[in-house]
Amino acid sequence: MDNEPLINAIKTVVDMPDEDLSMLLSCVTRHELKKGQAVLEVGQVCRHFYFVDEGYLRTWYNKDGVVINLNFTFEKGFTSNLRSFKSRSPSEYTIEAGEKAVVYIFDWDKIAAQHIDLPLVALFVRRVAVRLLLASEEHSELFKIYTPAERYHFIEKNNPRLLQRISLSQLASYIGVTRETLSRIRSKN
Amino acid sequence: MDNEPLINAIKTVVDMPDEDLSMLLSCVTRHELKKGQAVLEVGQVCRHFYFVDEGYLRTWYNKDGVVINLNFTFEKGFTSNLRSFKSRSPSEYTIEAGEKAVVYIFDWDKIAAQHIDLPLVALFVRRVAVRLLLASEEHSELFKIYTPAERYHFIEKNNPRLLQRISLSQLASYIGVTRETLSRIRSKN
DNA sequence: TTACGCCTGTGACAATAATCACAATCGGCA
DNA sequence: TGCCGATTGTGATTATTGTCACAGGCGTAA
Repeated sequence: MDNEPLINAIKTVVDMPDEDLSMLLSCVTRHELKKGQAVLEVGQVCRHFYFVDEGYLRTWYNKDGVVINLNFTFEKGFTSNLRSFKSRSPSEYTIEAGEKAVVYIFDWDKIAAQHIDLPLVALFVRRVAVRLLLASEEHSELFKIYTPAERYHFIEKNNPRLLQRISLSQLASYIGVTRETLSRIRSKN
Repeated sequence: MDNEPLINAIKTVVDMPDEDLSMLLSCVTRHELKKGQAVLEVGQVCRHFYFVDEGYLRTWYNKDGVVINLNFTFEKGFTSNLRSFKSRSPSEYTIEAGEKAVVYIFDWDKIAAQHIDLPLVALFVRRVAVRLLLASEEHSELFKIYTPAERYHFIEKNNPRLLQRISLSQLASYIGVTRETLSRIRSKN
C-alpha cells in the first residue's frame, strides 16, 4: 500500500517506526465508494474505523422517516460508531459516502488480535477513539449551549468547510432545524 | 482504606488482584463534601476523576448568568472533565456536590507517573475514560435526535433515578428547556 | 405556630421554529 | 440551447417554547 495522506495522518496521531506502521497497515483496506454507498449500515455491529482520503463520509439516523445527519467527515479525518463497537451492539446509524469517495477501512478486531502487543499501534487506536469521542462531544455542545442561529454562526466561524461542501438541506438536520429555518437564518446575514 | 463500594466498582471495571488494587488505591483520597462544595472549579485544569460513594455530583456551567446542568453522577458512578484533562486546558465546567456527599478522588497524574506500567491499572483508567465519554455522547444524542418532550420521556424510561433525585428546576436545563416548559411537559402525563 | 425561602404550577403573551405550499434558481445533460 | 430534477427562498399559518408574573405548597427554623 502506498498512500501518503493515510500514512501522514497515522504519523500525526502517533509517530511510529516503519515496522509498526506496516503491521498496522496490514489491517487496513482501501475502498472506492459511490455516492450513497455505505461502510456501516443500521443493524450491523461496527467493527471498523474509517479514514477518508477523498470525498466525505456522512453519518445519519432515520427518525420516523426523516433523515438526521449527525456527522460529516472530510479528507484526512477518521470516523466510526464507537458505541456500537465498544458495546458490540447493532448500529443505529448509517455511515455512507456523501459523494464519490475513497476511504481506508481499519479492521479493529484484526488489530486487537494481531498487534495489540505493539504499544505504538495500541496507542494509535486508543488515541483515534478518544479523538472521535471528544469530537462528538464537541458537536453536541452546540446543541446544549447555542440557539439554532448561534449554531450556524459558530459553524460559519469554526468549520466553514461544512458550509462549502454540504448542501443547506443536509446541513439543516445537522444543526437541528428544518431547511426552511436554516434558509431564513442564512438570509439574515 | 476500607470501602466496599469503591473496591467493588473498581473490580467491576477491571477485576484486578489485590496488589494492583492497593497500588491504585494509593492514588485515591476520600472527601466529604457539603452541598455546593466543588471538586473542580471553572478555570482549573482537571487532574482527577471522581467516584461517588454517597450523594451526587453535578456538572454545570454558567451561560450568561444562567446555570446549565450537564451531568449528574450518583452513587457508584464515575465522573470527570475529560476534555480539560486530555488537553490540559482550563475547565469550563464546575463539578460540585448536589447534596451532602462522599466522593473518592483519583489522582490521574499520580497514577500515570507511578503505576502506568501496571497493565491492569492502565486498563482501568482507560476504561473509565471511555465510559465517561460514551456516557457523555449518549446524553448529547438526546439533544441531537429528540424534542424536549421526547427527552423527558426518554429519561423517564431509561434513567428514572434522575426524576426521583433531581428537582424539576435543576432537571430543566439538563433537558434543555425552561422549568416552565418542563412543568408543562410533565403535567401532560 | 408563624415567617421565610425555595420550589412548582399555571395563565397571558411574545418570540421562535415547524409545517405546508409554491415559486425561483441552479446544474447537469440531452 | 432548453429541459428536468434537485435545491433553495419565501409567504402564510400553526405549534412550540420562552418570558413574565403571580399563586400556592412544603419544609425549616425562630
